[in-house]
Amino acid sequence: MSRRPTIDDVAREAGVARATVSRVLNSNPNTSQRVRDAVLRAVTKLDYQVNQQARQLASGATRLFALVFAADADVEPNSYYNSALELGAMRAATAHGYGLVAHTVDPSDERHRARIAALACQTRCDGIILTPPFSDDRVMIEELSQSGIAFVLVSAGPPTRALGPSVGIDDKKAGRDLGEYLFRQGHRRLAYLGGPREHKSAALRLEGLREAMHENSIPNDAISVVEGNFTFRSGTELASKLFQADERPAVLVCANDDMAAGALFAAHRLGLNVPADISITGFDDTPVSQIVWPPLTTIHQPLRKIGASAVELLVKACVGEGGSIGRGVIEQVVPHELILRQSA
Amino acid sequence: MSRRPTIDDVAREAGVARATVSRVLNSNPNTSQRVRDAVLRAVTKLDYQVNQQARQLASGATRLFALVFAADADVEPNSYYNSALELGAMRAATAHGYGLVAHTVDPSDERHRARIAALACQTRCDGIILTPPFSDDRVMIEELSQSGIAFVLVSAGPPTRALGPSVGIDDKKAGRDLGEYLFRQGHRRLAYLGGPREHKSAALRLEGLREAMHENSIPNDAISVVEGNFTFRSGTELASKLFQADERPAVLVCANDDMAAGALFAAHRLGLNVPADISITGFDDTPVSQIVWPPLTTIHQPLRKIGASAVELLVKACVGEGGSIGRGVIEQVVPHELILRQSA
DNA sequence: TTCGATATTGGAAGCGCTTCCAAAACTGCG
DNA sequence: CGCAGTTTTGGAAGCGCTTCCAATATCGAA
Repeated sequence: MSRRPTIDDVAREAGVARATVSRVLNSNPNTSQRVRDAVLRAVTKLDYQVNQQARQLASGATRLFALVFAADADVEPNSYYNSALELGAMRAATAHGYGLVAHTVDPSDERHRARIAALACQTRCDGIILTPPFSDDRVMIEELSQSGIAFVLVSAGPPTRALGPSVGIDDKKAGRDLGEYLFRQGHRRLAYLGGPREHKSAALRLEGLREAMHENSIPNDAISVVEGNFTFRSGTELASKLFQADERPAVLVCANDDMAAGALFAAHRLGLNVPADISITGFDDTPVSQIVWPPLTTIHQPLRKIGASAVELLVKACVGEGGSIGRGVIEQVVPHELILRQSA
Repeated sequence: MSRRPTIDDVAREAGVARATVSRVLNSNPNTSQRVRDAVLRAVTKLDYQVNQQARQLASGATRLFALVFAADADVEPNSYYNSALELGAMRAATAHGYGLVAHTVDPSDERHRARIAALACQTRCDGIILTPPFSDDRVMIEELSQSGIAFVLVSAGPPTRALGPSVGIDDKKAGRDLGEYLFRQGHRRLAYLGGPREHKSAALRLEGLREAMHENSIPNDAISVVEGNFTFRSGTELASKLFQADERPAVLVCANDDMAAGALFAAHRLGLNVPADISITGFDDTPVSQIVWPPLTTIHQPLRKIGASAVELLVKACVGEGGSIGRGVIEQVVPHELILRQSA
């Protein structure tokens, strides 16, 4: 219960000035090897840990990043998608000596833009990671950009990708990969259960799917498109309708695993056999895709890695603030993978 | 991009001293209504927000809580169980003006106790929320207790509940409720897929189950017990074995939903019909239980509420530090609920 | 009206750190 | 050996807040 050692204790122990200790701890190049060793020895001996609060106060930097998720009201707990992203980001942040705070914002709330802008100031973070659909909100991103705060976009569409550093898979290519596989199986009629309109990456997947159709000389009207909201529930409801329509598609391609799980549920309820009567595919390869029966054929997104990359881009942006890197538009594309399981 | 207003700006605007503004902001009783109004007006006018870093540095309190989860290596992303707990805790923390940082610690790591102890110091939080299996670790909790840091236990067993404030359901009663329902259905032979040995609450559920057996005059050996680790995978593997044993049980009671989902998966793979050939029950009522087919009969735990309560107990412990409340052993029991679905 | 007790207020000293600036210690070269 | 140029170091001023202590205002009772 004794008081924690402060920088002054270390300075005394090492026989140098407080400023010198600070320099060593912040790896300032202007320090001699001799002093560096002495300080480090003192740090070890006293088991000294810098007080982040004090450091932040003095330096003005918070060493904190905010991760912004969409949460439509509080109906759903964090989906696995968010959890995985957060986990990856959290680890990377810790590794770089940053903290990460997750915030959920309701995109249907009128003031969601103000909310996010406030994050930048109120919580005083050094950077923001924006996930869909916020990463597709051109207006908001331009505002953020103006305000000078560092940010990174996750899974953003092309329009906003041009506005700042971003990480994500090649959604169009993923859609095409999936389509090609399905058409090779001989499927011809399909339905796409997509995301809300503002969600660009889901739309890109559809574009890819269409490209694959085109390449396989499948007519444009062989696909019907429905707009979901990424929840299990919307999957169940919309799929039910599709399955009971006059002409049932051979495959239902869903824009995420949760909706695919919902569709699967609907199929079971209607007594349809998957994949004999209908094939269903998911997207993301979250644990959900292996929990359901039959397990989902899906596209793997390296979500943990995406989260980690986002943090790393942010770190780079913060460090390179004075330099030339800060403003550059880095577009990092991580690889996806088609995962074949039993549902298609 | 202009500098944020500081407490001195507010003081100047309100025509009072800095200390007075501080008092008003911290609702110190020794302030006159007149001054209070003036300060509040100035705050609104300037859109002032206290700088938490500075406040923390000056007051010594971090206004931060740590939430400790178990994560066996990094095989699994956060389960829904953790997410729900975190969400509830996060909201409550925000509401009380606290921040919440989640930490994952690997319980199989030799040094996990040291890790958690370090959290208290390094991240300088005002309190720690311990989830299973850490909330059942008597030694560690006693150490924490010694060190004087505030903590709250989530879903702890009786031995450690006596050591400090805790929140959770009545696990034994939940087990009994479940058992009574199953026996009323006429089931007689069952298996229990529990948690690792150190996980007390899973053991309590089994105790409850046994009580129900006793009350229904079912012999003690009508139940076989297997030790899982709460993952989908362990559910699949252990259930496979059970299902292929000579005498298949009529019901498989699982200590959480993920394992039940795994068991369901195993049943499907073996061509068993659920619940005709075998009934399966879960525990927790996480979204998983509705995603699988058939949806799981399970016990609902109000996880968000538990998370929120944990934070509230911690707030109380921090505030009442000087008073008499701090050291009291509060044992908060929240209600559970038997959820009937198709799997049993 | 006056005085002591009490409720408010202001002043100032830090909390533990970073960073600017100037002082000190080197360096090499004429 | 001396000097300008370059590192390396120490001193000190804050960062924005809380909180102790002393000063002032307010009040009721003598």
